[in-house]
Amino acid sequence: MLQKVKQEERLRLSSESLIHSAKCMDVKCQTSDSCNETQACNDKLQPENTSMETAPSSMVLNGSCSALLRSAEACLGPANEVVTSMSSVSECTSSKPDFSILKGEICLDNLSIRELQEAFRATFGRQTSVKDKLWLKRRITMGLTNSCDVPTTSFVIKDNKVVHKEMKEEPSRLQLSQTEAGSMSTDQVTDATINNSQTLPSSPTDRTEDLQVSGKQLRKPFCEYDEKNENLQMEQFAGKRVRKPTRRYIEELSEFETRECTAKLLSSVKNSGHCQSSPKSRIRPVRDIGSQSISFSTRQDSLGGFGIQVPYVSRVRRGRPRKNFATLMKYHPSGIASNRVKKAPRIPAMQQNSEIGSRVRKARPLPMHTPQRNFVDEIGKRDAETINSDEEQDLRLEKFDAAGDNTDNNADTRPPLTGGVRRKHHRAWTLGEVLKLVDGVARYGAGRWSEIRRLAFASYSYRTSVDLKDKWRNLLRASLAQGPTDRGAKNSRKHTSIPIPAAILSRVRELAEMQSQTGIELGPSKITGRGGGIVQEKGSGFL
DNA sequence: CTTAGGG
DNA sequence: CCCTAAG
Repeated sequence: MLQKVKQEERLRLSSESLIHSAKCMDVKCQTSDSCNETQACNDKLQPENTSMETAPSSMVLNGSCSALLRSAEACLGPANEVVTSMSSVSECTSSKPDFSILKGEICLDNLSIRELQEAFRATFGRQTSVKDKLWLKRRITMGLTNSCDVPTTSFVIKDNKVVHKEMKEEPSRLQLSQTEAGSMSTDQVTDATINNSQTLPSSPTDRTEDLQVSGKQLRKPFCEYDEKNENLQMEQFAGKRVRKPTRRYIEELSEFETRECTAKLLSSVKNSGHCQSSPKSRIRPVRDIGSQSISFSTRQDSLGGFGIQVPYVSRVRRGRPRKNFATLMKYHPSGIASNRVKKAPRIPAMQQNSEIGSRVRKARPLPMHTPQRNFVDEIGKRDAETINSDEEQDLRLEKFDAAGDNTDNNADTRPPLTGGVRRKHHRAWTLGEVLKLVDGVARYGAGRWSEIRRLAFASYSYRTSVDLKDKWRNLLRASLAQGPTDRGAKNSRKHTSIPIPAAILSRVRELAEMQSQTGIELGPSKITGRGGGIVQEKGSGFL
């Protein structure tokens, strides 16, 4: 299984350029009416793309609405052959024999295994001996659509997207999506595509309707539909959480325009700053303001935009809005910044610091021509001081704790206080902390990080639950890596950090095993005595 | 806000 | 550590 996956991954990578080129052109075509850009893009891609790439180009280039629809119809036929598109486009010498099968729209359903294999080879430039029809179909589709979201049911590849067969029966919808695509910008298009292929299969009513329609009109009724449907559902529910492509991923698909945004971002940021004095923001804790105001800023940006159609998504700040926002507030004397600093006891101060750090980090790549730069520096200094005192407090605490807890070398983990390109304090985990963490996991079970944090890490104001989780993951990794064989008490690498005693690692491993194996699930409320007692497990169903 | 996971 | 989708 694993092998398979890996192989798939490799294949996917190998076809990267192909996909990319296709996508690029696809996008361009949809965004702009003029094909100049498309052509340019195409030209640019030509050198690096030789044989295989020709097909997708044709697919895209012939992407007029009607053509697509027509070819869509054609696919309904019993044809065991794939429909070759209208091929009104022959500029690209797209007559590679292998790819006749991949042109225009593709109905993999009707292909024999051999044909699928051929298609596979055409797509990935590799031979395959896989006989699994479904696998082939999905692989090819994934390759062509650059998406892992390929349903197990019937689908059709059109224009580099996965389209449900049934959907073709619904011209209105198709057209709608087409027109939308026309007016949408890159990110949105991508997004829509993804959603399309994702939400569609999971919507039962939709599918049923479609089925009815297609049942009448398709020559070959879907006898196996029920099975397929079940499979699909199985697929949906199987595994862990399913994540759709992150926003970042989507953003990265459209690297262009980022530049243009930069300047605007800065200016828009100012605007958002002015909204700060709203009563709400005063009352509410800083954290909450963030999300609101960020949407503010982006929206303002789009309203006051300079006419450059920048996709909404790509404008959204990458980081947590809160941080950015809080940081920005400081640029405005009228802001709450000063208040907050005063009021804030200790923890908030730290948060602030971290915010600074991250802000600096994020902002760095941006051109800082604006007068804001000065502010940045000032703030940087001021905060450096804050950090300093703050860290000393924590350090003391830490030492104390660690000392009481066990032998702890507790190297001064503070990085040199250089002008803060630093993000959150990087605090190396002390042995004491690790112990506490392990302990907490033993008590409350892995996964209940917030609880562990509250109860076992009460004295550490830093170390969020996420931190705990991360650390646990690392510990686990380490313990596993060190190997079940007990050797290697010293760790293999001459790490700069504290070598984690094998004892702890083995304990981690133990815990991990217990947690993953035993199905014991106790009431979430009670805390049983730890140590020799029964250890609470998290629901094993997760793993 | 919490968790889980990928980066 | 960070980031962010799912809950």
